[in-house]
This record gives sequence, C-alpha cells and structure tokens, in this order.
Amino acid sequence: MQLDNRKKEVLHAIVDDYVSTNEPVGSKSLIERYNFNVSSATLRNDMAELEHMGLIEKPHTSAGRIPSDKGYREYVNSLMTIEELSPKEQLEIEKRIDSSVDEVTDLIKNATHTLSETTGFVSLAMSPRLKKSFLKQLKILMIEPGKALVVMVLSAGVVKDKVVRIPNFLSDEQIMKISGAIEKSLTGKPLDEITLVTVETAGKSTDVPEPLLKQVLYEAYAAIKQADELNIYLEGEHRMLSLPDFSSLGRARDLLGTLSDSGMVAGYVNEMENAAREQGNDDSFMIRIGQEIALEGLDDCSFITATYNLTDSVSGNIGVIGPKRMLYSKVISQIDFVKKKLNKEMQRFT
Amino acid sequence: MQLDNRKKEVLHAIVDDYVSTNEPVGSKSLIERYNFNVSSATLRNDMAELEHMGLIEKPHTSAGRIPSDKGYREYVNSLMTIEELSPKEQLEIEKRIDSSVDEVTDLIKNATHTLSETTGFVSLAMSPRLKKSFLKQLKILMIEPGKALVVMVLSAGVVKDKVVRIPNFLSDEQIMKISGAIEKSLTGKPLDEITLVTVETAGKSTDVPEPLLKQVLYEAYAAIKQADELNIYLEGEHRMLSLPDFSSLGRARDLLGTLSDSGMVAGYVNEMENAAREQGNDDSFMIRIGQEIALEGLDDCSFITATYNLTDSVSGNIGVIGPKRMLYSKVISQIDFVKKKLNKEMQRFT
DNA sequence: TGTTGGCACTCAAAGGGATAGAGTGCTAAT
DNA sequence: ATTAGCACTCTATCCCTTTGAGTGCCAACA
Repeated sequence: MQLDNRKKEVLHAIVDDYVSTNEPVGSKSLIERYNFNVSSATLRNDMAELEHMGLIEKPHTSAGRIPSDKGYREYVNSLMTIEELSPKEQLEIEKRIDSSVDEVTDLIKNATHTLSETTGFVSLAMSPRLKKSFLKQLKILMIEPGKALVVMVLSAGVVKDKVVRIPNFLSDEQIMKISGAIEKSLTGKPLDEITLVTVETAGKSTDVPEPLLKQVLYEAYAAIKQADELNIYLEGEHRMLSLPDFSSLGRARDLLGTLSDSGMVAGYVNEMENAAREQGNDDSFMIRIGQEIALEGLDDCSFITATYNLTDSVSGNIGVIGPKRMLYSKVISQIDFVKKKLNKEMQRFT
Repeated sequence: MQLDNRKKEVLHAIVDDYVSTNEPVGSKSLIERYNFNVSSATLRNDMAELEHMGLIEKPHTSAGRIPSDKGYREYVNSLMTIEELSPKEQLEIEKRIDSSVDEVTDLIKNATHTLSETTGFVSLAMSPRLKKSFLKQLKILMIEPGKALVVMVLSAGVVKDKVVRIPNFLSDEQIMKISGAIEKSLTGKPLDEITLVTVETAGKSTDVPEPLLKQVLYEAYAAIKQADELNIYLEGEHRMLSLPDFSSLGRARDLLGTLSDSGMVAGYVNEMENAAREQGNDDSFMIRIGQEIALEGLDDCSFITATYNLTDSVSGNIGVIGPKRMLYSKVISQIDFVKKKLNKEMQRFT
C-alpha cells in the first residue's frame, strides 16, 4: 500500500507531536494543533490504516497513537526536512570545539564533549581507523635493561607508543640498529600491509644475533598492530537519566549497563561501518532506530553516526545515542555540523 | 554521654540489620533476630537514647530506626571488626588482576576494574602522584617540521609523552642537541623541583640561537609539567542503578551527574589526600560517610579510599564509592586486599 | 535504678471502589 | 470519500478504609 499525501502528513504530525509532548497523539488533538481541513473521524480512518501498515501503534486500546520503529524510519527516510543550524547555534559549537590542541585525539574528545552538551544525549566517537595510514617513523628507545619504548609516527599526524619487554642484555646500540632497519624498510607502508613476516624481513639486515633479534622484532610488530586498534570515546551517559523516556529505573539500568561496556559498543559501531561499506552505502549518516540496534537495552534509543575524515583514506565515526523520541532533523544537523568542523580542524594535522 | 556496652551492641545490630535488609529496624525485630536477653521495651529505651545522641534516626514517627551518618561513623570507628577475605575471595581477586601488562597505568586500570566487579559499586583510582619521582630520560623526537614529541621516562617505570609545536626550521640535529642538554642536566631531579628556570638554564649550553631555543625549552617544560598531572579512573557508575538505595531517579541522576565530572572527583580526592597528610593522618584508609563528602549528590554514599605505593615517595589512591548502607568490613577488606596486590605487582615496575 | 508489660497513638503502605476524560471503532447519512 | 454521532474501553486519579509495624509513656516490679 502506498501512502497518499494526507497520510504522510498525518504520520509527520504524529511524530512531531509525540516528540514534543511525549504523549500518545489522538485524532482530536491532531485536528486542533495542525491544519487538517478534514474532521477527526477522517483522521481516525487514516490512523487506523497507518496502524495497519505498522507505522504507528497504541500503547493500549483507549489511548492515542505513538510512532513505531517503522514509523520513525519512514519519517527519517522520507518525511522530515533537515534545516541548517542557526548562525547562533553554529557559533556556539565552533566556540566549544577548542582547536588549540596539539593532538588529534584531544580534538576528537573535544568534539565528542561538545556533541553531548549540545544535543543533551550520549555522544560517542571512534578513533580514526588507521589501517590505511602509513608509517612515517618508528623509533625504539631503551628505557632500562629489559624494557624499551616503541614510538610510531603515522601519516595523519598520529603518534602512538607502547612499552615492550626486550632481552635484558641488548645494548642501546643494538636496539638502535634494529629500530633503524625496521624504519628504513617499513616507512611508507600502510599498517594493514605490515605483517610479522614483513617486520622480520626488515630486521634481517642487522647483525644482531638471531634469538634476541627475533624477540624484539616480535614486540615491534605487536606494537604496530596495537597502534591500529580502535578506541571509543563515550560521554554523557548520565544525561539519559534526565529524559522522561528513561524514567523507568529498569530501562535506564539496562541502557547504562550496556553503554558501560565500551568495547562492545565500539565493536558494534565498527560492524555497522563495515556493513555500510559493503553495501556501498555512502550516505555519510548511519541511523539505527529502536530494535534495529543490535545492542541490549537500546530498544528505546536511536543511534546516529556520521563519518569524519582525517585524511582521504583514514576516517572514524562520531555521533549520538539518544531516545527514539528525538528531534531527528535537529540532532542530525548538529552532528553534521560538528563533523564538518572536525574535518576542517583535522586538516591542521595532516 | 558514654555508650554502655548494650547500647553499643544495639547500634551494632541496627547497622547490621539495616545494611542487610534495607528496612528500618524496630525494637521487636531486633529482639527476634539478635540475642538480647532483655525485653523490647528496654531496647526502646536504649534506642530513644541513641536517637537523642544523634546516632540513629526515624524516617517517620511510626517507623523503625536507621543509622545516621554519625551512627555509621561510630560503627566504622569503634564497633565493626574487620575480617580477612576468605582464601576463595582472595584467589578470585588475584586471578582478576591480570599482572601481565607492561605499563603501570594498565595495572591500575585493571585493579580498578576488579574492585568495581568484586564490590559491585563504583570504583576509582588516581594515577600516581609523580611530583616526587625523578626524570630518568628525556628525548625530543622530530615528527615533522614544526612538530616534535617529548618522551619522558620517570623513575618508577612511568613513561609519558606529549606532542609539542616547535619552530618550523629547526633541524633534527639542533633538536637532538637541546634534548641532550636538558636530559643531561635534569636527570635525577624530582619533577617538582623542575621549573622553567631550571629548564632554561639547562638549555644554555647549546649553540642554538636564542629565540628558537627558548620556544623549545618552554614546550619541554610544559611537557614535563603535564607529566605530573593527575588522572582519575572511574568505573562501574551504572552499578549504582541496581541498588535499592538509588531507586529514586532523582538521587541516581544527581549521583551520576556528579561522577560524570571526573575532574571534579579527582580534585576532591586530591584535597582529601592532602588534608589527611597535613593532619599527619597515616591511617592507610580514608573513609567519608554521607554528608561528610563535599560533593553534590553523594549524600547517600560512602567514599572509601586506600593509598597504594609505587615507590617510597610515589603513591596514589584506590577505592570505592558505594551506598552508605554497605557492608563496611567486607568492602574495606576488599579494598585492602586489592591495594596490597597492587603494591606487590607494582614492584615489578620500579 | 534498670527493666518490663500494657496501652493508646501514629503513620506509611496497600487495597478498593468511583469518577473523569481522552480516545477508539463502527454505523449510517451526506 | 467524508463526517457526525454514539457506545464502548481503559488508564489515571482521587479518596477512603484498613492493616500492621512501630513508638512513647506509664505504672508496676526486682
């Protein structure tokens, strides 16, 4: 069945009304608040059909209607119109994202913080996916006998390091040789093309004795692999407690319980991103509504992320988790604006 | 007024009972559940006096009594006896604190995580106070023109780094000279004795031209200062939502709202620590109950921390924030055991 | 003087209607 | 296709009563 024009308007109005009042919407209040030139009985018929199509539902027999997940989905896909933020709002965001930081990570944390404050919801960002970035420098510094620090500088101005154990009696000089050899042969290589074999081959040119060498090479390899692990920054969980949507302790507990496992959330975002890429979905937004989200306790939430770019091939995600009952157009423009600002500021680092 | 023996027992029983049942305790149930060889009327008299002394209070006229902050305080100071954890519990904790990590920070995070899981409350740890640790190494690595990485190795095996901006046309060689000069003259100095002047003096021995030199020295100084900033690790906020003590949305919101500002919590812990030191309070535990905690929304909480030691002069705090209505002796032994385990594992790093 | 049984009193919590009101579906007329 | 009208449904709210655990106080007792 197709949605005729009026039915679209009705659904639109129901979503708008429910989002702003948090009350199930009845045919009468719809007539009162919106300019439909028909009677409430007509709307009742329309609403019955919308319900039949699964776009709206009743909490109980004698209540008004609320949008279903499918209804929100229809709203988001075809009905809403996105407006730009007002200059004032834009300024507010620009001001908050402090751009004087020296590391990309701080910039991302900053943006996440801003997003949570401006939307009033939970915000999150993934660290950049560094697989496609390449090694610009790799140094191994001796910290003390048996311990060294592997420092890597990646394209896109990201610096990573890791403390590793090395054989006790390796000399400073030997370490520097190994470090130099690795750097010489791996510089310019994307991280996802560096394997244990590549690293071991790189180390062969040194005259360091085999077993010692091997351990160091392994540790260096592990450090490189760790560098492209994903981090997630989550912020503003407590804000959900102020929303009427989570006034039931049970829901709130489930939600925050799930969010507390940031690794799990990170994994999910990553999956979503990969799935979207495979589908060739190059929409810059990913929107998941209610049950579409495969995480426990997020049934009443919507999950919206955008992709930011650090370089052409290095990107990450930033977005929010809020109640399904949100002002989608507003929140999407906020995310979009933060993302754009982030992209702009990131140019300084590349 | 002094507490005679029976009154002590009564208070003890009231706290125990209230902690385990979460119900105000009446004179009759006290008689039923504990072996007082007197009548309920006698206990009523005692309870009236305990109330008069401010140790217990009534939620309303016809309810039983619950301990007041002062009552809990008395309980903690004089009444409770701390038992060791059972071997099984000890094993459980030892197993969870994964000691195979390579950095102190990870070890601390680990311990924090374990503490939250075993107590079921919010756990927190402060990073070690590094003011008294000394510089073992300082290297400045050129990342790209205009940007360098300052890497510091501190006594106690802590590694810190910071990306800094430097003048664009400084050469690799010049940077190395400066780096060497700073390292040479500051190695072995405690962080809190390093000032901008010390750093600038150290740099004088190089032949790098004045204005360029000055900027690098300033950035190096800033990096050193940043190294002794305190971090806080907070975990398990969501667990508070499962406690009946925070079944009111309002309380839960206030609590999590405050905890979400981790900088503020860190500042408070630090204040507490300093105050304790000034008073020469060398109890290894700091316990704050209810209103004693100068943080909004923690009126129904107790805040217990212990001090761990990375070296003789470098220490930090680890502990929990839970409901006032907690099994103090149990929680304290849990914190104590985690602290001891942490101390033991930390020896590997020093 | 400390202890006890007895008793009137208090108050939150739980249960049970009754009522109001917003909303619905259906039908018959337009 | 639209509308007015109407009977029906169901929650939320208010109010009233009952229940029961607990208290304070008094007079008697050891």
